[in-house]
Amino acid sequence: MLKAALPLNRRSFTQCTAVSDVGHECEELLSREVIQNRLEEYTCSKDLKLGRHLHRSIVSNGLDTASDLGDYLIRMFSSCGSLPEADLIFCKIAKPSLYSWHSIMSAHALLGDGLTTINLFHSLEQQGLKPCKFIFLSLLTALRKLKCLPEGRLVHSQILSDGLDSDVVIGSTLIDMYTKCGSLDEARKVFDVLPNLNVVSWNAMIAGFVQQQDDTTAFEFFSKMQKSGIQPTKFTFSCVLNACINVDQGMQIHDQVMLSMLESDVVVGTALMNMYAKCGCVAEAHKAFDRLIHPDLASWNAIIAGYSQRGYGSSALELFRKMIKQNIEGDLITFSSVINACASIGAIEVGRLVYNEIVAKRLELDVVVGNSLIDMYAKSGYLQEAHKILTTLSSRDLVSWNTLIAVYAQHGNCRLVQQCLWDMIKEGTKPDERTFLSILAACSHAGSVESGRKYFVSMVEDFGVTHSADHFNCMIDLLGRSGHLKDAKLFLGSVPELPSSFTGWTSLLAASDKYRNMEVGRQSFGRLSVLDPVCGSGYVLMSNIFAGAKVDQRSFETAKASERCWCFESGRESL
DNA sequence: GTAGGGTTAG
Repeated sequence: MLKAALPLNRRSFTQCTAVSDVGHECEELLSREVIQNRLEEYTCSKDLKLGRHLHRSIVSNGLDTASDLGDYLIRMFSSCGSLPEADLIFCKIAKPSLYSWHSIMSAHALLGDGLTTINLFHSLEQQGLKPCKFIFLSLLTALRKLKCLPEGRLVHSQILSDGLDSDVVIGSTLIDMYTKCGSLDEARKVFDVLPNLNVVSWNAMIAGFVQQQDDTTAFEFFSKMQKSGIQPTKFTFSCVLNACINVDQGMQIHDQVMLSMLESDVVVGTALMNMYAKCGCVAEAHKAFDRLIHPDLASWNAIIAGYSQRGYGSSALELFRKMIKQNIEGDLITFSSVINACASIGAIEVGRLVYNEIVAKRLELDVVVGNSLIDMYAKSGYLQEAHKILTTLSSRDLVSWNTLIAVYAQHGNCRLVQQCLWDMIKEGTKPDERTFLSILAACSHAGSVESGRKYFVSMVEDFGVTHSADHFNCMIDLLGRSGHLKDAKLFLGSVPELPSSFTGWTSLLAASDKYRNMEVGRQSFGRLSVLDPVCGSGYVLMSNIFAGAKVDQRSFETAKASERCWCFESGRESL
């Protein structure tokens, strides 16, 4: 924990001070005001080199122990991203003012993990200092980062007892803290009693609803805000664009963005790209990207991901090459999308190059990039390499296991599927509906009827995973393929009437063809004809069954007509 | 004080 430094001897500098005039060739006398102005300048320009130079001069003149210059130095180092140097300054300040405490707490809340901010708050109180509004703001920022809801509530009660709760900045920060900690109800309570709402309070609330995927309420608040006479800002737009559920809604927001002249703002523009890509309008997303004057890494990542996710792997790689040509370095987010694109188009060599780049840059492989690599290797048939990635990952998750299990299932390797299932359970990862879909598919491909039945029961009883229509269809496929046609039909009877039961009846018809079972075949064909009267594959399969039974085309036509009558008569009967 | 970018099936 940081401690305030003991009082040090320091020169008085009430008037003029000899300090090297950084950025200028000669050394001259600089007033305290000029030093402060220079430090502010470097804070804004984030010029660490010039800032350090000026700091050395301040130290050599023994001025770094004064609270006022120290505050400027802390802010400068914090703005330049150097937390250790900001810490050193704070430790050297003889008598830190509340403003000094705020500066260092804020630096830790923004750059650090937030824990030091909390520790600093306790030190401040232990020294008998009364926290002001700004101290609380830094503290709330740290608690938001750490998602410490109970501590956040304690700070809220302290704010209430200090009578600071009606302050709109404190109120907005409390709303933000509560939403980020997942308590939308408490955020709403703060919002409802704030005497003066401003656009930040509304934005914090809207962002909370978007984060909780309550798009309807997010739009309701967006509308209420405008009705109350408050104009949306770039923050508002970047939030609500995330809540758009269709392109019409997205285009309406886009119109408002244009009217507000915010189309070329890098964050709003990226949110627009993301919205269009999500709605399937990749060309529009690309137009939004082209409108950005200075796209940053997040913008590049959004457009690459947009193409990659919509199945345009080649375009995604093309943009990635363009980005490299412009000397923009990718990060793990870029790499995960690029690897995903490689997997979709089978560009395994490009994927390998990207992986080598990650290793060369000594970036620690995170779970998302790891999962993309597992998927790429698995899809390209390099199962051992896929497995190796999984074992080398420092943290694996459900997606890692599901990706590998799915590919083993596709290859019908029940032994490895089962091994993975045990390993994931041993690690404490609970299998989900996708895991069991792969497991049942593996059993189906391997013809392991009894294992399939066992897993079908176990998934609900032992793991609490609910059966979906896909699981039923998988069982029907498994039973049908192995000749258990009656059991397959029983399963079909228990499938809720979902469009996907079409898949089940097709599986059963295919199984009837395989096992030359005219009776079940006719029933399946009848049911399929009700679900889709022009189903081509149904006619082909039924035709095969008749052909196998040496029934000529004429008999088939007759049978087809009789099936239709039968369907109308018994369509609602349970088969 | 508030905002944008990444991974699993068929």
